[in-house]
Amino acid sequence: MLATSFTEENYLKTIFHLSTPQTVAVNTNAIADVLKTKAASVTDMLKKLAEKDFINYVKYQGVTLTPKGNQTALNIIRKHRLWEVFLVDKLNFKWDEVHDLAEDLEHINSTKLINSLDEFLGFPKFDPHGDPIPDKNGVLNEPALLPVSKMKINQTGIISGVREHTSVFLNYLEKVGLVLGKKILIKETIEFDGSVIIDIDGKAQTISRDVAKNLLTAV
Amino acid sequence: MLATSFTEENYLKTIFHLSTPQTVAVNTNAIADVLKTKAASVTDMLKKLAEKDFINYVKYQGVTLTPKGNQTALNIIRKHRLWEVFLVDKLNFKWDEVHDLAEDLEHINSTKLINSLDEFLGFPKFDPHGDPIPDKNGVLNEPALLPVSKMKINQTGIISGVREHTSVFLNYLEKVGLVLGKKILIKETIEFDGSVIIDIDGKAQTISRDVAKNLLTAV
DNA sequence: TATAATTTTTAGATTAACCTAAAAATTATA
DNA sequence: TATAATTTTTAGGTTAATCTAAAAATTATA
Ligand SMILES: [Mn+2]
Ligand SMILES: [Mn+2]
Ligand SMILES: [Mn+2]
Ligand SMILES: [Mn+2]
Repeated sequence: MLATSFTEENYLKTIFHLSTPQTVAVNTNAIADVLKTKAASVTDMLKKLAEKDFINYVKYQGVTLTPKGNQTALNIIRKHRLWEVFLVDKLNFKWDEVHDLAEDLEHINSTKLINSLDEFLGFPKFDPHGDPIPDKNGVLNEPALLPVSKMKINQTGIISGVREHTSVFLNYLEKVGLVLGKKILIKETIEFDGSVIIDIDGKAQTISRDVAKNLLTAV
Repeated sequence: MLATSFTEENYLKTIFHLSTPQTVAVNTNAIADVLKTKAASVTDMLKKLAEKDFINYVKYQGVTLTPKGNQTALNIIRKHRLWEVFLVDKLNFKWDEVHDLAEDLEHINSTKLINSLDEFLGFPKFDPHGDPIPDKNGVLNEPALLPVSKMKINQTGIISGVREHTSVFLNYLEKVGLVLGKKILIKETIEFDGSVIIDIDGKAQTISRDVAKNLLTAV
């Protein structure tokens, strides 16, 4: 009952990530998309997870996590993010190289290991992508960040997170100097294509709507 | 073809550990014993591993590793031992607490990760139990160690390894001060039960035949 | 609001890794 | 060296996680 397989853990994490305060319930197809599996397979797993009291599942109505499911998901996310910090801070990985490895490492189950790692890393509050790290009690402080696409002309902000973790996106950000902690100023937004001209390190830089939507700032 | 499952890796590692220079071939039952599975299951897997060219398998005659199987096993062992060093040196685990966790961590597959970890740890040559760590090319230097049970009266030696990795054994060794690096002298061997009286830190200590057989020294 | 489109579930298979029981081969022993 | 004991393999099933195709339910639209 308490044991969760690698696969079950990935489902719970995915349901967590697809749940937002606005979301009523997470859809079967959305889960299938993320996990690159088929809707029929998802339905099978949802029945199993509901049986084990990890999710609330009503046929055709989507799912929500139970408190137990939520805690389990938070624990996996804690492990994922702490391993990412380890890889970047201690093993000198780049921020675009750690996600896939953390997808595997997050399934290593040892409370002692993860709490020791947390201490070894100095109890970091954020991972290399600016995502907050749940503490050992599963408490997560999600800072209120604003996508660049929602910022106003002349508003300044500190780059503090990303919504995309792909290597190709993170590499691009690094190339144009849009790294965590950098201060930016909104100069102009182009209505035609949603691109944004920002001021970074005193010089103008145009970013596409796609980039602006996936780049988060603390304002 | 190149992908090896968690299970296949455990079989290859087990076959490696059961192979000694003297061994002609490893038996089905021996593998089943170590992996706590049934002989029929082992036979199934042996066919699969032979098909993938990891082992030489002749029905009823046991198995040997092919060069490819040997390299794969050495790589898993390299990972296992490096993770053990990490846990002890960096996360302050005791030497009796690391084996089971390393059994999981050894299946994380990333050459970059393991080589970075190796460097981070200062390219250790031995794990916390005195076992040698294969280098990145799979080269393993097995030092010639002597079990205490084979030492002669008045012979001295440095505790350098163990043949048993169970927590209960390692804890006992620690309790009586038989830790890696310690110098011992053989005072007397008791023919009746094979126990051995040794000199350690200037005082006499009796150890059983079982302990003497599982404790290795460099002489 | 009836029909069409979409989403979700069910039915029925497949695969990897395991199992028990029985058959076959090997090894030990009288 | 024939028979007994042991080891190993085969035969036939199970379970978790997946799949495709078809049926059922929900949602969108005319
Ligand atoms: Mn990640
Ligand atoms: Mn991250
Ligand atoms: Mn070990
Ligand atoms: Mn070891």
